[in-house]
Amino acid sequence: MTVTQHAVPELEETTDHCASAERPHPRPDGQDRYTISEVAAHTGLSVHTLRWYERIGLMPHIDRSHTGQRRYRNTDLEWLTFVNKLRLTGMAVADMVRYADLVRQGDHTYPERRALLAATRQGVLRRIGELHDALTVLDFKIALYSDAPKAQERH
Amino acid sequence: MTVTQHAVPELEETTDHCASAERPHPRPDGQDRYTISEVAAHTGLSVHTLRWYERIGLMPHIDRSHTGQRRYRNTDLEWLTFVNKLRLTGMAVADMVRYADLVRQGDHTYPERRALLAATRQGVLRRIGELHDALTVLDFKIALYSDAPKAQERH
DNA sequence: GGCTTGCCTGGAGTGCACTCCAACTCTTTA
DNA sequence: TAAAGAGTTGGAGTGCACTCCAGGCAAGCC
Repeated sequence: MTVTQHAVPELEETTDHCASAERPHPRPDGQDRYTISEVAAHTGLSVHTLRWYERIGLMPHIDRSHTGQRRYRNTDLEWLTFVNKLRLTGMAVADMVRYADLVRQGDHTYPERRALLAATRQGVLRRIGELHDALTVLDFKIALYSDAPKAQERH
Repeated sequence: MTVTQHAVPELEETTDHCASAERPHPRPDGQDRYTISEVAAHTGLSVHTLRWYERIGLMPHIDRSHTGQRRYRNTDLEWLTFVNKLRLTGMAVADMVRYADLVRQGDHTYPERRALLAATRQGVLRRIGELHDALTVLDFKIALYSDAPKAQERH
């Protein structure tokens, strides 16, 4: 449960200027120039986190508008979706940066990328095992508390 | 932490220096007076963490030797084993402290303990789902890197 | 022109879960 | 008797992954 949370997706500006940016969902290639807050709404990451990801090298180069504002593309959205999956696996951010580096370096890094993902996969399997294990204990305890509310036991 | 030691001079010295501290495994009740480093070896937690757990109220009262050193019992080992399981579920330490509190308060807290564990259980199930999800993506990517080492794709 | 909104930056701050430190006591071994 | 080794404490430090802040810029609206 330590996966962090952030804000609610809530409906932001249903009040005034309704015809404005009310679309966290992808647009077809060619019209895909999302502001940072659109991307935040779409990915569930905060704008802080998006900028931080860029700073630490977890993002490819992001286009800018003529005033210097970020304009994300569909490929950036896809990358972030994948990053989110990696995050869910519990992969350390440093490892994700390493992976992003490998992607930047080109196709000859396929084996190393594959190895990185395979190691992550192993970790996920181990974690699932641990969780199943913990689940058994939880079920046992819960049954104790449910079935014998007056029984004598310790914790 | 001003509880200090009282009573319980008992037979502690029988287990102190007889066998060198090379026994991370439980002994029968009655001879169960483990030093902190024995408990660390048994549980996989560091001695720092064991003392910290005590400070924050995650442990019941731990007996002391006549010189003020901790002497853990089998029940303490069992509790730590359970705590480790809760840790594996991803439960926050603050919640574990809350649970420990409920245990201290007595049997009338059964319903709340049960609720806490049930919520944790839900979290574990959700987490397992996420991990399975991530596994699918990982397998897809790994297959890409394995089967088509020269294929044209992005990340 | 003034106000609001959204975005920009580098750097500082936060919360969690440890992890370590200095200075001490006590016991055992050389 | 001296040194080593394991334990004690309160408090400070660490690493991670964000999260926020101050100060500023650009655009839209009344």
